[in-house]
Amino acid sequence: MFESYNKAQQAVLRTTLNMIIKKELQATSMALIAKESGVSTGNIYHYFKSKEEIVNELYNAIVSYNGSFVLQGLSRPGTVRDRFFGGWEKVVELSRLHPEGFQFIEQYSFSPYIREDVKLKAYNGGWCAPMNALYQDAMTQRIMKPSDAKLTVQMHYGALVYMIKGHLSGYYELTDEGIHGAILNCWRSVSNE
Amino acid sequence: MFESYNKAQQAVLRTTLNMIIKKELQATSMALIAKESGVSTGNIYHYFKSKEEIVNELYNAIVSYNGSFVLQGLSRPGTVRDRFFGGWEKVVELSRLHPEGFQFIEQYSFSPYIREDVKLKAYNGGWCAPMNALYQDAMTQRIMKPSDAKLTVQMHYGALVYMIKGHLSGYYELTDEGIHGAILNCWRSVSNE
Amino acid sequence: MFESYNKAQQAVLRTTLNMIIKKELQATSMALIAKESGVSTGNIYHYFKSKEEIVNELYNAIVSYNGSFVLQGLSRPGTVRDRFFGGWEKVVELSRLHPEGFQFIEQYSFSPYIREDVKLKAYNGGWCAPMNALYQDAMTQRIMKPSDAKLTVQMHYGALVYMIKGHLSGYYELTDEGIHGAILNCWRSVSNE
Amino acid sequence: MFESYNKAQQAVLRTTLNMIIKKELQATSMALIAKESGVSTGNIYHYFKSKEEIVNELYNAIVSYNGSFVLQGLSRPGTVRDRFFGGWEKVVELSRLHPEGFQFIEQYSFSPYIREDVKLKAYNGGWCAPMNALYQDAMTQRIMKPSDAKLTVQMHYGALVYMIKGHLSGYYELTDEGIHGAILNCWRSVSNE
DNA sequence: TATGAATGAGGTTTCATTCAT
DNA sequence: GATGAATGAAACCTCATTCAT
Repeated sequence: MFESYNKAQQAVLRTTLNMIIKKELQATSMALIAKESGVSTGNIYHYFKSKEEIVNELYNAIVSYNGSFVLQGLSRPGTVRDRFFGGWEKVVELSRLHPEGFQFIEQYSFSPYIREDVKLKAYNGGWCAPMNALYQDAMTQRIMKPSDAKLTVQMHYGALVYMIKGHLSGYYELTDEGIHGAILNCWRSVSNE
Repeated sequence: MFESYNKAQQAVLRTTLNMIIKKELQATSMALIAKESGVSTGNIYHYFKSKEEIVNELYNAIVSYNGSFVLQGLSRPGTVRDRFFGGWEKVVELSRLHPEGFQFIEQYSFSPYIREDVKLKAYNGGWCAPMNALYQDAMTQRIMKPSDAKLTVQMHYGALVYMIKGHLSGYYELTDEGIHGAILNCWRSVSNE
Repeated sequence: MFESYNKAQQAVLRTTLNMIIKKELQATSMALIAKESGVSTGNIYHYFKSKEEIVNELYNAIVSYNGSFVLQGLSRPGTVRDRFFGGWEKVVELSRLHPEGFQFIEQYSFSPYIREDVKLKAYNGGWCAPMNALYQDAMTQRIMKPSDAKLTVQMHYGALVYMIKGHLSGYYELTDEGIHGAILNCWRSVSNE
Repeated sequence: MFESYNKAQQAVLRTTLNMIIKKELQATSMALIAKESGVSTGNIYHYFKSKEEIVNELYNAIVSYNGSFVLQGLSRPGTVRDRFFGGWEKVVELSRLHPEGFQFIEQYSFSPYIREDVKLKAYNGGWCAPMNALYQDAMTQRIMKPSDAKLTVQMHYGALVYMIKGHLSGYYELTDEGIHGAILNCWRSVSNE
């Protein structure tokens, strides 16, 4: 997830992510990050300007990782429908492979702690833009019913996110068929098939 | 929103809510709350055991307020479909009347800062349980297709929440028809009509 | 020296002054000031915005105290010569009564650590302006030889300051006659007598 | 000013001098010195034992440079009066050619940060001792009125220093005649002419 | 020589909370 | 009830110095 960073940076980012998810930002002190990551405070500040920058960099790194991950599904060869399923399946897969990253993005994408420029870069560098493009194309080609593409993507994402959140909160179990059914539902609600 | 509290408590809760949304919990110190609310720190501690309790009480108060608000829609006389629309319309209306409350619940419903007992009480005291019951009944009566009621509610809520989040983030405008269309989509995806 | 401040502020200012003189600003940490003054760090920050403000306030307080002290001599009844001697005698007396204050002003009047606005206020609120006025008047009345008043005051002050510095450094002893002779020398170098 | 040092040492000393004058010792970190001077921290420690040693070496170098500079005036052929003028003129010239060096010595000659042995060496290696000797000789030869030679030198220096400080602070302009007049005043106040 | 990553003690400051009034 | 001065642990961050390369 943090391959482009050096060892110390990776340790810091990984540790910070885990601590924020487990204990919340407030309880995630620099002293603890240093201790858990094995990187001294001084050296942390050699690589990151401030605590805020660690968190923003974390956000950036995860969004970027998620972006390429989902893009694999979105660029799958085949029909629009195939790419649609490819994309959303990867989104759900992400939440199972990297639940901390998933939760982190959920918690901080609306937080004032993440700088606006980082959010903007995330929007463009993540999978959001390609997914929007897929919907827009499908609507132009009349494969999907005409509608606001961004709004529709947003709603489909919301439905899947809350499906996962409910699962992570222990409200119910999730099966592969359940997941497939959920994505299928999304497809049916917009496709002209 | 905080009618059941006295003046000082109301001022504290209202101030805390606004500050958390605008500046984030970390930057919301007791000294600032005291200054902004006009209630001295000493007196705040007369009414609240700790900072954590303020935030938990806030969560509790908002969930409870939201609960009765949405319940008005859910208990509307008429068919299951009427109550379905009544409920979700109120949910969306809430986000427009009280966006800070909406954002606060969104940000903190998965945060470890809110105690489990408060979350549990919220689940039962809010609109979640009645909404789940509506879906369950509808499925039993074959008005809705059989499925996991909780999961379905969760997904419909997610779809609407992200519709609103996208709007609040400035991705698109929201019209009354758009909102109605979104709820209608939810209905169609589950109803046997 | 710090009568206009409350007890805690007085303790902090007094402690800071002594520590800076004895150990130098770098070695004067807030923790040490707190410990020596008996005022907790938290409370120090209740009364002073920052460490820098303590030092600037200290500068301000001493200059102001010195100002009224020297003014007593400068406003002595009698001739211009009497007031001349009255003023400079008080300046020297200050350095013996409050050597720390004297040294502090010497060390910091040219330091970038003291803000420009504080220095400006000090110039106007201290004894410098009245002394300049005395010289200017004396020159206008032909009691002193015509010259740049400010420059002449500055040089007389320098001569006395270095006389004292040499003494404090242990180069020589200072007697009352020695001091009187030094001031007399200043007087003779400018007077028309 | 630092000819006897190698390139790296010169860069460090020069940078340190400028930074201390502009920003004050506290704000002059080794990291900044390294960055500004283009010498890495590791290499700085190759040439200097510690930060304290840099500053003490700086003090030493400037005093030594100033010493030879003023000595040129003091050893001028001619009468005692010629050497008197020669010496003080060089002192004033120094403050115009190297104002940072001048300010540095002023600020640190009474600071506990400079070690006593360095100050002692400075006293002997600088121009102070020769100037004292000139005064002492002149008094013995009855060219000057009898008095404490060290005290008199100290006061003359103080008068000139404050003349310059007032100028550097922007209180007034300094002309060549003004400077000459000031030194002449010093001469008249002690000579038997 | 020369570099700059790494260290960690210690610096300044904040902040939840208490307590005398 | 109400105030806000007082506390001190702990937060974030800096910095002189070391050390592997």
